[in-house]
Amino acid sequence: MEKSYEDVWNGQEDGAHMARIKDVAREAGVAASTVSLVLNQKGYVSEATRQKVEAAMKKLNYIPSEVARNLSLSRTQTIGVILPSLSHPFFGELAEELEAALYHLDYKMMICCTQAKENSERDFVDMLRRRTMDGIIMGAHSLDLSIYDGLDQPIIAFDRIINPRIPIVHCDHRRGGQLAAEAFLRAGCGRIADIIGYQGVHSPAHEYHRAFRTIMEAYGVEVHVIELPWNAFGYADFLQTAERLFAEYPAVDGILGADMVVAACQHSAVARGYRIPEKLKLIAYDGTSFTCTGAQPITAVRQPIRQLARLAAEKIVRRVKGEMDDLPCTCEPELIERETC
Amino acid sequence: MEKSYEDVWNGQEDGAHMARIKDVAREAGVAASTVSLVLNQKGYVSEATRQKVEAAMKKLNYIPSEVARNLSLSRTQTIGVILPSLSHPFFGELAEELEAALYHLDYKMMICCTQAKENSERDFVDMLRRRTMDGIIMGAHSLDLSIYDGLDQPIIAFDRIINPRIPIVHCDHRRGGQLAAEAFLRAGCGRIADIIGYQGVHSPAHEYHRAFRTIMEAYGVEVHVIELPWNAFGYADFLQTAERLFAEYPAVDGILGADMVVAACQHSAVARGYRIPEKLKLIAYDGTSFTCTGAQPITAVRQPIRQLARLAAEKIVRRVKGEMDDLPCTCEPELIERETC
DNA sequence: GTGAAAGCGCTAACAC
DNA sequence: GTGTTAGCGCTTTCAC
Repeated sequence: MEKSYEDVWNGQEDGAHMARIKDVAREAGVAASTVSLVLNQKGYVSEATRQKVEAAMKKLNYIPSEVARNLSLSRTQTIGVILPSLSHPFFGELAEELEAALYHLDYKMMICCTQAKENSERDFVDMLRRRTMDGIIMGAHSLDLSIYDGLDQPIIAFDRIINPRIPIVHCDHRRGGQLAAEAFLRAGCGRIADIIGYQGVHSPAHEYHRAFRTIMEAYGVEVHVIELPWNAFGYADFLQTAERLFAEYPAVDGILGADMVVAACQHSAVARGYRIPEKLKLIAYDGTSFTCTGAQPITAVRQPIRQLARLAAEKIVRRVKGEMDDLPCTCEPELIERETC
Repeated sequence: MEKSYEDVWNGQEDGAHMARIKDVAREAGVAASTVSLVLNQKGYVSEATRQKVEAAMKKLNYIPSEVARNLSLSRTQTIGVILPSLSHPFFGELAEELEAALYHLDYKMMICCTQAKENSERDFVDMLRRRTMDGIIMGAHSLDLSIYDGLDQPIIAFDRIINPRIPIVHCDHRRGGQLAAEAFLRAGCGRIADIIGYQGVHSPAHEYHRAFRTIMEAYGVEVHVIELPWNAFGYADFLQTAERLFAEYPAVDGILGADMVVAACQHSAVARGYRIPEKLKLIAYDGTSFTCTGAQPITAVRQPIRQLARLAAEKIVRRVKGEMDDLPCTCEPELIERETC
């Protein structure tokens, strides 16, 4: 359809200005405020005028401007989401679930990926100050948290510690560490490598390693710790780490770490002739689709991404609306037994 | 920092209203329009007044409202992006690159995932009508394209045929098909399975299969075609397809298809005892990170996602600005030889 | 029930 | 150079 009959009939050519609320009002022979009422289904409007207004709206092909409405209501119905990347499966899944959750709450999602873009996070937080969005869900791995100081707008952190005023939505990582520990213990592992994220990033996620090690050490199991560099998300980085691990610690019989590192270790291990799960057990933490997609699906502690996303969305929206937020901050992880432990 | 010294000093408590442009004007003893000028670095403002204005802005902790500015300029500086999902690696990577490209063009990205959300696409396109965003990049697998009829706002399609008025950014798929064909031919394959997407979705991507088959048939190679159901993106769906493939066509010695299906075939094949690449060759089309992350990295025809994203971003922005768009519509794919062919 | 008018916070002509 | 004025397109009190 090139151009609708009505558009042409009404002179809605490309250049012609779009109908505004006052055009509709004039056409229907009423005041703009009345049109607003029927538009928003508020107040009382007689059936007769409603009909007239609706006819006028249809005739002029009227579509209200969201921007004007937002200015008037001083809000935008959009939530900003700050994540390190989208290509990483964890953040991809998370972003998808956040978008869905926000959509159902009648909010739009604006995305900012911080990785590989200098200053983008600062710019984005500035947009919050400029009231381009109503609130932020922050889940990036920033080292400089000062940009969040003195912010009055609603903000919640996803698995990150930003400052004491900002609530954190996260999975019960202590329980996650416990699940992993119990699984390795059941499997009889005695020499474990624990691959941890960069410790300069403040995240509740570090807890699962702590909980894990506490338990393992209580059972007299040796745990060798390896720290990843900051913002290492590339598979190549992980392969290097894997190589380093096997070189330093060839007697390892169990590995715990995030999905992709563990997958890289699986790859390296097979190449070096380790038999999995007979001689080497693997548990991936996070449990994104990534772990069930290879030749040998990886046993994982799964973070309940959907629930976490819903919780975060619900929480930020409540805060934006000024409603009471008595929602919990955590969700429970789950052990998914597959072929590597 | 709980609250900045200045905030407190200026009474910028939570309840206190934020400074507006006229507050700054009053404080500086000038007109609002002058403040606007220094804000936007436009026109000529004497050094003295500039200083006064800047001091006033700092003192009142003034942050301009983006919404008011947008209403005034009737634009939003945001582009909507419609994709089936974000958890799929192709779309995750694409979204990430789009966001980066738009960021550098000074635009924000609003995301809509259509999969698993009835009507969300219609709602989203409606937002374009409501001028919530300035333009759209559409890359979803919709069957009902009528919602794009009669749209006057800028829109460009990503690897999708929507209607004749909407330009399409896509990879040169014919060339992609040719690259795959040549690789299989060099490897001496004679019985190929070609796994194609659902044909009800109109996409230039179908071209690579056509080009591929044309060449293969010219060389007398048998090609067995398998069609995927609509919106099959889950790995489980792909595993089923793989099983079906080997059951129906056990003599296969080469498989072509999108990344995840081919990965699923790899998995199935290994389980069934096919030796790759000796007895069975695999080529994945798309070449996302997914293909280089398993135990045996998959040879792939890679779509240049970053370039495609930059092109799409640049194109939509030019259209939004009313600039001439003489940019090309296509990018070249590349064969990445790895371990499966 | 409906309309007039003020306001949301900024930009842009056009005077001076 | 700077101020005045009139929008941008909607919502919302408050009379009538």
